[in-house]
Amino acid sequence: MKELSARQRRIIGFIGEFIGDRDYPPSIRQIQEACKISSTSVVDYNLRILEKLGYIRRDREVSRAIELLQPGGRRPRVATVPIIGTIAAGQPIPVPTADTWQSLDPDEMLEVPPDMVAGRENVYALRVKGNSMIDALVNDGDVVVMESTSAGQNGEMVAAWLKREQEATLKRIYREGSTVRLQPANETMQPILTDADNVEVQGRVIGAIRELS
Amino acid sequence: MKELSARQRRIIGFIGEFIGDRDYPPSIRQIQEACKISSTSVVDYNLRILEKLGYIRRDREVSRAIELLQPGGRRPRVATVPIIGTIAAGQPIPVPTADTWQSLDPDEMLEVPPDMVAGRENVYALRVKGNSMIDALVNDGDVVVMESTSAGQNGEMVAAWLKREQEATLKRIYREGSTVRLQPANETMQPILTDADNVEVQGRVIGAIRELS
DNA sequence: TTGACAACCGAACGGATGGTCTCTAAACTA
DNA sequence: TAGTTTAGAGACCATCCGTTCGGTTGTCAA
Repeated sequence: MKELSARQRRIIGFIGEFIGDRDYPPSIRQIQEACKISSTSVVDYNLRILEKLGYIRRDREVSRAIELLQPGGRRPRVATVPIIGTIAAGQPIPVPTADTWQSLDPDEMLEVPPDMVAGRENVYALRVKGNSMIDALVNDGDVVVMESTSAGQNGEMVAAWLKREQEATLKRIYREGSTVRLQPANETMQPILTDADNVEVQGRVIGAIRELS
Repeated sequence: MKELSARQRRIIGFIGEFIGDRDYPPSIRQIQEACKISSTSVVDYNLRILEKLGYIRRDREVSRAIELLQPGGRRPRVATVPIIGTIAAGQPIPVPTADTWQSLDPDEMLEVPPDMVAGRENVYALRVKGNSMIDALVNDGDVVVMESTSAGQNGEMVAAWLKREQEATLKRIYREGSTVRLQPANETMQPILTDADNVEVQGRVIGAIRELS
């Protein structure tokens, strides 16, 4: 695949910026002016190249008919996930119900990178309280994104409830016969070994997001 | 608030459908044809009403300059930041240039929660390599979102380059006279004390995102 | 009956816009 | 060295497109 010239990168950048700003694509002459090109024919020339390379799609003879494509094919969709509660060490992990699912108070919604959600369903988020989960590399105020499941494959990061200890924790899970090994993300720290009956998997962790002021 | 006429509802529906399909707004004549209106002036007449009622926004004298507004006011905005490189312990931290800024290879773009970016400019992202930054609660494969700055207020999490040690690190920064204290996010770990000349702040960390398979 | 008004229609104006043609100049190639 | 390709410049044109203007129809109240 050929490289893009500086001018072509500039054009794509401007189109994206323009659409982001005004919600409709720029005309050829607006591109010309913004990118300091002296002629519309040069813009047309470069747009043809960009179209051939799959960066944009054009409808001929139609004004402003420039569509910005993600060469991967995917349109940048927003994935919005509800934050249905908090997760803390000594507190049961909230599981999503039809009820919590419906309450979409916009303050409690979180937009996450779309590929984090991918094709999954039943994705929700929990805000982390306290710093008891520092061995999972999440701290007070972070948000963990979860997929609802009670299974949990070996090696996956899960939210688990330890019945005897009455404690919630985020660990990688490994089933070893009748016992379960819960391995912290920070590999310098020690795993927990307990029997399978004591562990209730409440969901699979598919991501974490930290926002600093 | 007045009710919309059937024709106006039809127009709005068509505009939405058109944009969803082609990613740019229709012209007045396309609306006319699709909604079986006999004159462009009628379309203009109705668009003016829709604009006054706040359903759309138009730029005058510009073709296809129709922006569909969500009557609620909130637009589900996506904030997209470029991943311009990697950050690792023994490797200089990439700083954004006009060049890296323009190259928006979509494979290297990341969508983040919009309020993370807020009003900031010059926001970029770095992929973390290696597990040397575990004391900042970020691990191999995580992505840190940065704001370009060379200042860094007391208490802020920054990406710093230690000149003597030739080492990159993520820490909270505290200036104490002529020395600088770099405090790990994990408060159980020890801070680094060094003199101010040895520290080069490369950017402010405004967020971190972890995606697990 | 009259007037006001909203909705609509048809045509035309003029600027905006995309496409194309010709010409240059530099880089590359045989 | 001559031919080819790539990138760009400037001018021109047919069409696209938003706007405007004059006119029509239907409704409703005075």
